Amino acid sequence: MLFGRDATAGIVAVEPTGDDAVTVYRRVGDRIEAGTASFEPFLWLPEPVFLQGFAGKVNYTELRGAGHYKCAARFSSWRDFQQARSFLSRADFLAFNDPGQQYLTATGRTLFKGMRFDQLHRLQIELAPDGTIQCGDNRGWRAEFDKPGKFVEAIRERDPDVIEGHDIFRSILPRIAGKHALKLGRDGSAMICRQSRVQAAERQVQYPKFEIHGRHIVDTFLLTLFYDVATRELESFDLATVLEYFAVPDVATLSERLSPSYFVQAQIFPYSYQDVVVRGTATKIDAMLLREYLHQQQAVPGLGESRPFAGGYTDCFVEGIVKNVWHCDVQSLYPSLMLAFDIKPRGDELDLFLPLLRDLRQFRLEAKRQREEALQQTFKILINSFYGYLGFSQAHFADFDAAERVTAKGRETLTTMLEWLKKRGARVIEVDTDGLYFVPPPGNAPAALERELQTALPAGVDVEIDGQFPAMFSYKMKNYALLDGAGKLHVTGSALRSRGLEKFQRQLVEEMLALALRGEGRSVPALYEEYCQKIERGQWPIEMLSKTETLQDTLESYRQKITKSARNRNAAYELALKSSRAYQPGDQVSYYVTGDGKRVSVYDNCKLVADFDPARRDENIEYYLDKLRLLYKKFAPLLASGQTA
DNA sequence: ACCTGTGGCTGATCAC
DNA sequence: GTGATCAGCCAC
Repeated sequence: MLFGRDATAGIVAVEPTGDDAVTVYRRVGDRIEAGTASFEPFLWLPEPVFLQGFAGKVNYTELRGAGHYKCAARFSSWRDFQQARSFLSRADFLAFNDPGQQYLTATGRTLFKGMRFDQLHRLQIELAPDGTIQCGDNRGWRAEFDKPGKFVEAIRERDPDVIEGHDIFRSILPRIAGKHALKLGRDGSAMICRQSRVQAAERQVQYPKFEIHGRHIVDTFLLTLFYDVATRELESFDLATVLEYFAVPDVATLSERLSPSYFVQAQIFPYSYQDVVVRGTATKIDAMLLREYLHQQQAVPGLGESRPFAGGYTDCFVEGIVKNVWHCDVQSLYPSLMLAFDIKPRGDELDLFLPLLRDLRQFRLEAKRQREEALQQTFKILINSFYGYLGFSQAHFADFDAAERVTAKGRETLTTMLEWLKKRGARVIEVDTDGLYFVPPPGNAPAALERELQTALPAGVDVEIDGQFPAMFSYKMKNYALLDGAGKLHVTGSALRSRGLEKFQRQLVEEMLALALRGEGRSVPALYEEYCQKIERGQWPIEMLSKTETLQDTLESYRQKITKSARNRNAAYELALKSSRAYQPGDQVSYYVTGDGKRVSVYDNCKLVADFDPARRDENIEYYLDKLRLLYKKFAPLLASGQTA
């Protein structure tokens, strides 16, 4: 079920051809074989009667069970399918827009079966500052072009499965293509383009989605964005910064680092490789479940009413510096609770959800044992997405009551742990969702404490004491710093290490924390003095003072909201509006504050970092000094040695 | 046409 | 000066 229901190997692309067929491209060694297969587009309906009066030919399959969509309707051409959709108009039905996804869903086929990642033919494009197109592929070929014409010829000649580049959608392809229709398709067709959007946590990025018949386009900028959701370590997403961060020489190796998990996902889900990258995990799980329900001819539930529900338990009991801190957590809390307490979606009549989750855990252990990193990582992502899926309003098997039961059990588990540790004489510092930090009671060995705490918890909910720290600075919920046994400092939380803070603030916080946790808190005032002087004397590079913000809204929507007083003015948007560049959601704006006096309104006293002139510095020294003062006032009292509030 | 969830902290702005 | 609100970022 996980990998579909058809073992056909080596499919690298599926594309609609004509009105009633698809071309299936298969890789056989170095060659590509193109075969035509007939294709019947389909959609789901509550009852066949919904299409009564529709002129085209329809084949109905009745689906078993109580689910809302009790009927699959198949059509003999894409045109009929489209007409059926117009016929149905606002009526209640469920359909995939993409013919490729329909074909993969209906046949149970997926891409790349039996292939290794290195067997994909991947070609990278970079654009030199002078506009030269630099290409290379994983077969050892390299070339440069100064015009699109020769470039197109070369791509067709090389015939790659995948075209990769950093910011290839927003930057490279628009610049190469200009107004030309580049005929890059495996069938000689032109590349097409439409506006699209991706979401990476709170960040939305608009991009022109290019599509090439028979090939996939993969953007390492987007891969980096998705990677950063978990780590949040990247300073910016431009190629130079990203290559340095991953310590790789070029886009090809960057892609080798970030792509393999998506390659595995393309073997699992009924999506093209290109789409598997940009779709969210819950959407992909939904597509997988729908595929299996169709295969077993089982009716599918409709979308339910969404509602808010309570999440994890978070608390903070101690502020300040604490010595000798242990961390204890429940491994895979939510998946464990779903399995231990049989929490599953109500509509899942085939009972796929929990057995699949159970298998995935087993598969992951096996993949780990075999050191199959991409596989292991993919299973981990999937396992962790099952809970989120329950609360996803667009999921057909969503169940908010079930999601609520999971989090309620989670809160209960953490409360049990908290009470147990307190009773045992531990001093609990902070709790967040699946784990807690505490000062152990005297004379306890971690292994023994872990074993005893385990006895207070239900079977299948496994605790682990997975960290011991000489010192911790606890600030507020989700905000703390740890000094580990090797002397390394770990800073967590937006109040302490947000990229929304100017670099001088982040750096001072980090340096103060390092001093305080290493028992050198008395040097903190001198450090502060040093920072004051550097600002007063204009000695920082402007990058230390500037702020970088990501535009979430379009400029148009920002302008409208301002007109309607629906939001406040903001420096980054004001600068973007003034600039000649066409800023889009997802773009970053770096700026610094100018003017006189500490209480200037930032949105009309700001300049782009790009417009800063080091020979005529104009940063607002009073403003930055005041920020520094407030930061010091906020943290210094909490960092005084011996402070354990 | 696109979309995994909730909880929490902070800075900037604005009304009072 | 204070509190409310919004947006942005982060933890899990």
